[in-house]
Amino acid sequence: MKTTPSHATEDYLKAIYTLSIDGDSASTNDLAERLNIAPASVTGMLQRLASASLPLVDYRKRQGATLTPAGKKAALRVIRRHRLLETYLHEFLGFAWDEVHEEACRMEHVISDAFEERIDALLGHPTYDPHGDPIPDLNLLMPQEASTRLSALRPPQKATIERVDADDKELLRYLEEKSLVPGSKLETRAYSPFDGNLTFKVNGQVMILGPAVTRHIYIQEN
Amino acid sequence: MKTTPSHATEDYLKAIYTLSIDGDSASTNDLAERLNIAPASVTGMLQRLASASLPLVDYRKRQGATLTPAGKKAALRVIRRHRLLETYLHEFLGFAWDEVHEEACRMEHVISDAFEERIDALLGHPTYDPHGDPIPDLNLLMPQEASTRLSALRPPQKATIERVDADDKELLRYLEEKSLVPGSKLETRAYSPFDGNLTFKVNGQVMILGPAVTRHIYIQEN
DNA sequence: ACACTGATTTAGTGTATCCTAAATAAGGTT
DNA sequence: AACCTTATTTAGGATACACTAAATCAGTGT
Ligand SMILES: [Mn+2]
Ligand SMILES: [Mn+2]
Ligand SMILES: [Mn+2]
Ligand SMILES: [Mn+2]
Repeated sequence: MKTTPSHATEDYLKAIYTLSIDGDSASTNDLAERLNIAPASVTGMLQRLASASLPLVDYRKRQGATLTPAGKKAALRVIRRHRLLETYLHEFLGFAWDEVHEEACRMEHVISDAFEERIDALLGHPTYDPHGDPIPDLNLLMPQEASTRLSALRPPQKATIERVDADDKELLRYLEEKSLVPGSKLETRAYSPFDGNLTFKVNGQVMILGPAVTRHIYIQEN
Repeated sequence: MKTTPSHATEDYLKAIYTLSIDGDSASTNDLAERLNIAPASVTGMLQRLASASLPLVDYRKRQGATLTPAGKKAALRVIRRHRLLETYLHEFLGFAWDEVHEEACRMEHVISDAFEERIDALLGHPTYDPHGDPIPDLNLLMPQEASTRLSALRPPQKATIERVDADDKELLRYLEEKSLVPGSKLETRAYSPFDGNLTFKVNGQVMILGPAVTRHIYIQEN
């Protein structure tokens, strides 16, 4: 009886997953914004998803949505495909790291298990995508995500960039140009209060950046 | 205002293209069978396609459908993507030639121009897909297709296999195992009337095969 | 208790595709 | 000319998603 979730459903699942990762449920409005869909439409979709024979979503009126175990599994499957695809597009097809998301977001709904396995093998079973987001393994076990933002770092702490969380392509290109990519090591030099500007050295370069930028960079202290 | 054709539309266009390649129009029933959709649904879809603001399909009641110039262009774009994908899946991802069709038929609707260009370049701008079907070039110019069937060959003619036309995966595997693939050279030895069995040598092997098989193999005499 | 605000849901629609059952048209047959 | 048979269209529905406008709810401050 198990029908494959539709493209739309899979995108909802991914969104609910990331928005409810902190424990509480994903709100209608947040989902609407994330998915670029009117809030009213989201309500309708959540109701439909929650009342399916084998519900993927747990929805309580005005409380938002969370994933059922089956929904979480389905979400992780899509996220795995998405991140593997991003990595593949980047490593094997020469897509820039600001270009991979859209392509992956379309392809993730149509590739077969065989395709997924092939690129996974070709890539050597990667653990992170180009943005540093962890890739769930075959058993859908999701590695821990870095959760400390560069904006929270204070001199004289040192850290390694683990992941970058940005949809904005301009921002992604900007960060890449400044070597603010996963793996780069940095040393903080100064912090200015009120504007939150952080002075730090990366790759031999010293730069001063505000929280509008540093907020999107997640690091591992070292 | 040009909206991208939907997945369904693209599949209709492909089907109409191949069914009307001989000059006359694609009938409702043939389309229904090809697309695995009820005839009544096909009628509805054709009516919709034909009455769009910029119609891709020319439809006359009870006469079947043909493509408008815009429709033909759109069809060729999809066919190009399909065949490039098949070739890519086969050459770079190790898919067998009986596995590539389904995957390509899903992916063809979602890949970007950039993706198409990348795999085209990586493959060295191939002219034929794994089944020997010609790949339209960037200007959507479709090379001539081989149109003589092996079943029409008579001893002592010699020929080279150009393309194989089969949906059946079993048949495809069978043909591959017998080296009946594009590029193979063969020499006819005998023909038996009534059952149409053809005796010929391929790859050092002599075999006798009936028209149920040889009908699907297209050759170039030499 | 009561009004204000922002979040969310309801109501009412629209589009794209598909389906089944019931006409109907076209062509050849008797 | 009336009759089959087969191809095709019409009628009537269903499902999945999305939208706008109009409620309604919840939390806050008064
Ligand atoms: Mn997606
Ligand atoms: Mn990513
Ligand atoms: Mn297709
Ligand atoms: Mn092919």
